[in-house]
Amino acid sequence: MLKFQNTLTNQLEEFRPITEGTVRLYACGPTVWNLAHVGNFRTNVFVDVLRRYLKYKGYTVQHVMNLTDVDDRIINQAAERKVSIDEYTAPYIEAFWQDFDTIGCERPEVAPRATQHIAEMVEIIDRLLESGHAYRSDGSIYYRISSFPEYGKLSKINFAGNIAGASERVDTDKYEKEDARDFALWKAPDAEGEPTWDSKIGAGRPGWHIECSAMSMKYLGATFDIHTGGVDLIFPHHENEIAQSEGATHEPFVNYWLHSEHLKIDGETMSKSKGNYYTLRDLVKQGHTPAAVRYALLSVPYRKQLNFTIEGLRGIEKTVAGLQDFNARLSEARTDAGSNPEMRAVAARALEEFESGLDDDLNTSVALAAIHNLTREVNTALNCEGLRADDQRDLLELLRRFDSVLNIFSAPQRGMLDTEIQTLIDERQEARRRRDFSRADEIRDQLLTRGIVLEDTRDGVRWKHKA
RNA sequence: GGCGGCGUAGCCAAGUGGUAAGGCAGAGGUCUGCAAAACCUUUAUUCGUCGGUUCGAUUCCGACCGCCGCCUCCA
Repeated sequence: MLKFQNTLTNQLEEFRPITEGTVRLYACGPTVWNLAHVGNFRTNVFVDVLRRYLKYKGYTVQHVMNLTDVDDRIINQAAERKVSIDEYTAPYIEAFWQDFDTIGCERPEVAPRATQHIAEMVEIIDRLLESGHAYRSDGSIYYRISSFPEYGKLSKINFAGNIAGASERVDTDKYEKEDARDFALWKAPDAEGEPTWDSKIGAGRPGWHIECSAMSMKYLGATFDIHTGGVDLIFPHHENEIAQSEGATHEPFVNYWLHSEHLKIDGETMSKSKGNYYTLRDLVKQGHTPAAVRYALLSVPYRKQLNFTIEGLRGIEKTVAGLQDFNARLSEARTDAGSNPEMRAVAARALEEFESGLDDDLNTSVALAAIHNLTREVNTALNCEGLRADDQRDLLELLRRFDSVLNIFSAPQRGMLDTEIQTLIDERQEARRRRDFSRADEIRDQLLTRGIVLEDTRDGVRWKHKA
């Protein structure tokens, strides 16, 4: 039974979708003004494991992830370079999807962009104006928080006592608002040359929060099942989404709010100024495999802070290589017909632990431990020929099922020409038959310098790239 | 000032009212022509500190120490 820790209630709740068999999922995506960093990909990998596990459980998943392409930074950068928003964001969008694929995430069913949903945003703002949840001031439109008593229910923010210590940061806004807490739904055009959209509510551009209300409800309906994002988005972004959406529809917006915790880098917050800011591309350039980065990001449950270190990543590189080797070893093993009841029990236990781990609010640590325990026991069986053909088939199928969720077993592409390697391996085997070990070692060393590691097994020689 | 999270072996870490998953690193061993891989054994009498509740706490409660985050656009 799948359970989630819901941010809204702070309770572990059994998951029940609105429509049986279908899950409607909205994920807050990136602002496309920059290369996404590993922290961003922690959230992406978390959502990927979530959507894959929902599919594993038999649900049809309708997954929407927005790309924020209206933002002060984007507008300023585009203006500075004298290009349109689309021209400015296109390379970042392209890079984002490349990275998204690289780290093994399945693309969402719909990836809407803010600039293409202005009309939907205007529609909601118009309704909020009519119902008194919004008001005009100086050509801008603001959300009237006093009109929504439930404001704060997600972030549990308490306005009564919290402004004092942060007062110097509050309300430097140049516009007139009724209340310092109110936030912009629609911003009046200010500097000349800034992009504006004409609409029935006037000329201007949308505030940040309205896009997610508009796009999520357009594709998923007024009420949908799951909304995800990083913890930093709880306030104000998601709080404001609730106010906007529920204010406009008078229906509950989201049933389950799931937020992933941030990363630490070497025990510290990641930031550009500290210089501990990695993009996925940085890490791949340094020689780390995307599978290892993915493993690192999902190795700790999503609601826990995760300390990301290069040294740790090196260790994980070996862990992942071990899993991939195991996968290869299992598929290549020669087995006799029949089955071994002990292996069946081992497989059943691994499946049980894997699922009960993930059912418990996606505890990926437990799921991984189940896989490690399985590989150890199966490796033992392979060492002493305790594995039969039926077990082999069933275990390979089990690994495929596990990997349909975690996606860490598939080995990277092999670079060097296989035939070239195979020729050298054959020559070395011939030398070994002649007991010409110096020649055999020479070939092994030669391959090693080219990054190829050999393993002599009972069934022949296996090779792989050096980790 | 308000809200929240964390502190478990050398490192990364899961977890639970009943006596500590998993990974990396280390040591010894089996196997091997030698390796590699795999496997076995070993590495926390103990879970930040001090109290309390309990037959029993790492797990619940309180205090304290240390670290981290959010409080207007940062995943």
